[in-house]
Amino acid sequence: MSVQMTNAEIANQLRNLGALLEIGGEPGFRTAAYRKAAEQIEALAESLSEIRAKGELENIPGVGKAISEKIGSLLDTGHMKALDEITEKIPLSVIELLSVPDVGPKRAALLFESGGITSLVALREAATSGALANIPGLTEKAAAKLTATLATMAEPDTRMPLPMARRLGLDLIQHLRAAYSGIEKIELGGSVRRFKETVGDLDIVSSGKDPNAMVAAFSTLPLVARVEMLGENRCRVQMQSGQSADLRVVPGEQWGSLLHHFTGSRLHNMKLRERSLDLGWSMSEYGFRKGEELVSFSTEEELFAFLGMDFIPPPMREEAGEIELAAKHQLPKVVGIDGLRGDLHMHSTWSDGVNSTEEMARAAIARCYEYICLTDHSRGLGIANGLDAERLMQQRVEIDHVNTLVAPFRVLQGVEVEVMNDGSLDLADDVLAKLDLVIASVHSGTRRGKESTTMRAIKAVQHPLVDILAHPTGRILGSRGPGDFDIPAILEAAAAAGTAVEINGSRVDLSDFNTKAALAAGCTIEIGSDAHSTEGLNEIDYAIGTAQRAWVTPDRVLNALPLEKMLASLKRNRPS
DNA sequence: GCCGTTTTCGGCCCGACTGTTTTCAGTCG
Repeated sequence: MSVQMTNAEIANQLRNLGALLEIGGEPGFRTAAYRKAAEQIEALAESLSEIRAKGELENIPGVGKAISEKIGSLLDTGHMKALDEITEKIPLSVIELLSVPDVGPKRAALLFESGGITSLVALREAATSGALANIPGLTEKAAAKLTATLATMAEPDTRMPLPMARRLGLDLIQHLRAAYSGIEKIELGGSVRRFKETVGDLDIVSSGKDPNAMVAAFSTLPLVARVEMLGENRCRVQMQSGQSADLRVVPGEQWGSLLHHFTGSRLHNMKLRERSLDLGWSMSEYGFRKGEELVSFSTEEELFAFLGMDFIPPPMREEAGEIELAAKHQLPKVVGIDGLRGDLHMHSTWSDGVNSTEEMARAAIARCYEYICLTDHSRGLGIANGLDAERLMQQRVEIDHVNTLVAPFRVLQGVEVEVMNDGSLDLADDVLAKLDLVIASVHSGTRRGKESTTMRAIKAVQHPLVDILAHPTGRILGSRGPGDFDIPAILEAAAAAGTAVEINGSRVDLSDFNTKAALAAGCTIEIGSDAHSTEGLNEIDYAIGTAQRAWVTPDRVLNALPLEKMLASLKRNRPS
C-alpha cells in the first residue's frame, strides 16, 4: 500500500479534475463543485482518512456522494478513474495555461485544441516563434496581448507570506495618501484582512467623494510598474515588486458593503448572497437591491444586522459554518484585541530589546493593557545578551521601582528560558521559582531529528516551573520553516501538564490549523507579541488574527484573564 | 456535482472590464 495522500494532495487532484473537465467543455456548475470541495478540504483541521474512518466525509460542505467516493478511491489507490480518463484526452499540463492572466477555460481549450499547446513552456515558445498568430480563432490583437502578458507575468502561484503582504499594502496606502488628499477611509481587504497565512495579491478598499481622481492617482504612483485594468472606480496594477494590487473606491455610504465584498472569502460571499436572495434581496458590493430600490450601509455591522445575523469577524469568513451560526445568533464570540488584559511575551534592553522596562510599560498602558510580563532571554541564547541569576535579581529591583511609577498597572518579571539539548532548562529551579512566570523556548538544534527535538519540548512543558511553551513549531512565517517537532504529541503533553501554548505574533509560528489542534487537545492558549520594542507590541495583531481564524474564545486564553486570576491559574500557583 | 424550515428537482452570486461581438462571451475579483 502506498503512502496515504494528504488533504492538500487530494484537494489538488479534485481541483485538477474540475479544471480539466471545464477545459473539456463541461458546464460550469459541475466543475465549480470540484473547486468548492477542494477549497473546503484545504481548510480542514483533520485528515480525510480520519474523517472517512468515522464515515463523515459527506458532512464536509460541498462533498456529496460522488466526491466522497472519489476521495475514497484516492485514499485507497492514489488514483481516481475520472482524472485518469480525462488526462488521456487533455494532458494535465494544459492546466498551467490557466495561470496566465486572461486565459480561462475557453481560451485554454482553444490554445490546446487549435494550437496544440500543452503547457506554459509550449505557450511561451509559441509566443516567441510567432506561432500564436497562426492559431485559428485567436485574433491578431489577442495573440499580441497574450505575448505581452507572458513577457511581464509574475511566476505563477507565488503567494506572499502574510507579514510581507501587510507591510507592502500599508506602504502602498501611505504612498497613495501622500499623492492624493481626498481619501476618507482606506483599508486593506482580502486575505490580508482575514489574516490568511499567504496572500496572492493586495486588495485596497477605499471611500472618497471622487473615485475617479483617486483611481487616477493610484494608477500613476511611482511604485506602479504597469496598469492592468482601469475603470471608473477601480484599478488593478502590477507593482515594481512584481505583485498585483487592486483598488476599489465607493462613496462613504456604501463603505460597509464594499469592505465586506472585498474582504471575502469568495465562498463566504457566495453563501451570504444566497442567504440574501432567500430574504428577497440581491446583494452586491454596493448594497442590497430589490427592483429599483438599493439599500446601502456605511458599516459592516449594519450589513450583518440587515441580514438578521451576528457580526462575523473577518478572519472567520471562510464559509466554515460561520454563516449558519451567525444567522442563529450562535456564533462563538472569539477573542479580540479588546479581550486581552495584557501581553506576556516581550523583550527589553535587559536582553535583545530596544526599549526600557518603563517604556514598554507606558506603551502597554497606551494600549489599555492592565499588565505585561517582561520575558527577556536567558543566558543560554548567546546572541541575545541573556540573563543569568545575578542579572535577574538586578532586573527585579528595576521592575519593582517601575511598578511604583505605573500603578495600578503591573509589570511582571518572567524569562524566556532556553531549553537545552537534553531537555533541561538554562536556569536553576530556585531561580525560576522567584519569577512570576516562565516561558520555555526551543531555539537551537531543531533540525536534529524529530525524536530528540520533540523530547526536549515535552520535557520543557512537563517542568513544574514552566508556564508557557513559546512558538511551539519554531517557524518564522516567511523566513524559516518549522523545526522537527511532533506537534500533536507536544500539544497533548502540554494539555496534560497544564502548560499553555503560545500563538506568537512576531513569528506567526502557530498556524490556524495547529491552533485548532491545540484547542482540540485541551490546551490553554497564550497570545503574545514577542515584541522587541514598543512598536513591536503591535505584532499582537497577527496572533489575534490567527486566534480568530481558529475560533479561539476568551475562556481558553490565559492573558484574557485579569491579573490576579491569570496568576492564580498558572500551574506553579495551583495547589497540587 | 451539490443541496433543501418555501425545493429530493431545478436551481446554483454579482458586477465590471475588455474586445470588435452592434448585444455579448470570456475573464476576473
